[in-house]
Amino acid sequence: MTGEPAPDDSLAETFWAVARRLRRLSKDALAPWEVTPGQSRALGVLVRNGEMRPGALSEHLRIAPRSATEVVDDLEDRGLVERSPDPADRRATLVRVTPRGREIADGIRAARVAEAEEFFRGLDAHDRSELARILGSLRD
Amino acid sequence: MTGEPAPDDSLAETFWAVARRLRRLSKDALAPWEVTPGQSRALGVLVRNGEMRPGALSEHLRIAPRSATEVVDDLEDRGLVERSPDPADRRATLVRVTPRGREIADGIRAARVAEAEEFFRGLDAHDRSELARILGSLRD
DNA sequence: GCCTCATGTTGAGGTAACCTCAGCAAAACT
DNA sequence: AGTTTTGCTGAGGTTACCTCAACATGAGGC
Repeated sequence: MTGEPAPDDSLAETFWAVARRLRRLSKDALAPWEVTPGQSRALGVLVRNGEMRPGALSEHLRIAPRSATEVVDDLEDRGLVERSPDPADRRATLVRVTPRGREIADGIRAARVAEAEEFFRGLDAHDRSELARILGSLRD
Repeated sequence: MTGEPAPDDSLAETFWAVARRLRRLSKDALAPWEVTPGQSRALGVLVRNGEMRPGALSEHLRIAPRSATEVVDDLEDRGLVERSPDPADRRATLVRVTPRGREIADGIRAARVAEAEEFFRGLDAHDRSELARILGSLRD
C-alpha cells in the first residue's frame, strides 16, 4: 500500500533468503555429530513419537515409504536406531531409537537450540514472539 | 487448549515447517513451465541483473561455478538463455536471456506473486508488514 | 478353507542438483 | 618471456530423494 519494495523483494523472497542463512547455520551445528539433516529429522520424530513402522515414519517426514527405509538403514548402520519385528503384523517392522541414538538426539537438540539462539539473537524479545506467533499461524 | 506447544516447537522448527509448506506451493506454481526451482532462480537473476558471466551467476546463486555452467546448459537447451563470447575477455562467456526466456520469466514471476499472495493471505496487513520487517532484519 | 485384493517393506535402478578436481586457454603480473 | 591467476568446462562422485516391481503377510468374500 505505502512503501515500494524492490521488485524482487517479495515476502517470499525475503523468507527464502532467511531460510538459506538458517540452513547454512544448521548444517554447521549438525556437523559435529556427522548426522545429515534428514537423519536428524528422522531421529527427532522417533524420539518424540516413540517406536513406529518405517511407513509411519515416512508419513511424518513426508517422504516416500521407500526413502524411509533408506534413512532407517543409515541410522541403523550408525547404531542410532534398531529394527524389530512388529508382533502385531509379521510384514512390518518397528523402528526404535537406541540409547546411543537418544544421546545423539539430545545433543543435536541442544545444538539446535543454541543455533537458533544464535540466529535469532538479532531480534529483541518482542520481535521474537511476534515472529513466533505469525509463523505459527502459517505453519499448517 | 493446552497452551503448551510440543517441546520441540522452537522458533527454528516452526520456521522450517512454514518453509516446507511454502516450498511445496512453489513447486506446484512452477510446474506449468516445466522449469526447476534452480533454473527459475537463475533466470530471475539474469532478468533482474542483465547478462553476466557464469561465474557471476554462481555468486548470485551461491553455488559453485561449475554448477552454474550446468544450470546455464539446461537453460540453453530449453532456449531460455544464450551464450556469447565476452568481448572484454576471451576466456569468458556472457549469458543472456532470450525473448522466450523473458516471456517464461515473466510468467513465473506472476505465478510466484500469486502463490505468495495465496500463501500469505492468512495474514492481515499488519502481520504481513511485521513479518516482512522482522525477516528483513534477519536476511543478511 | 480358498481366492483375491490390499498392505508393508525392500531390491533395483533412476534422477536432480549439487560437489571437487583437473585441464585448457587467456589474461595479468614481475 | 615466464609464472601465476582466472574463467570455464569435462569427468566423475555424492546425497537425498524418487518409481516400479517383487515378495510375504493380512483381510474380506464366498
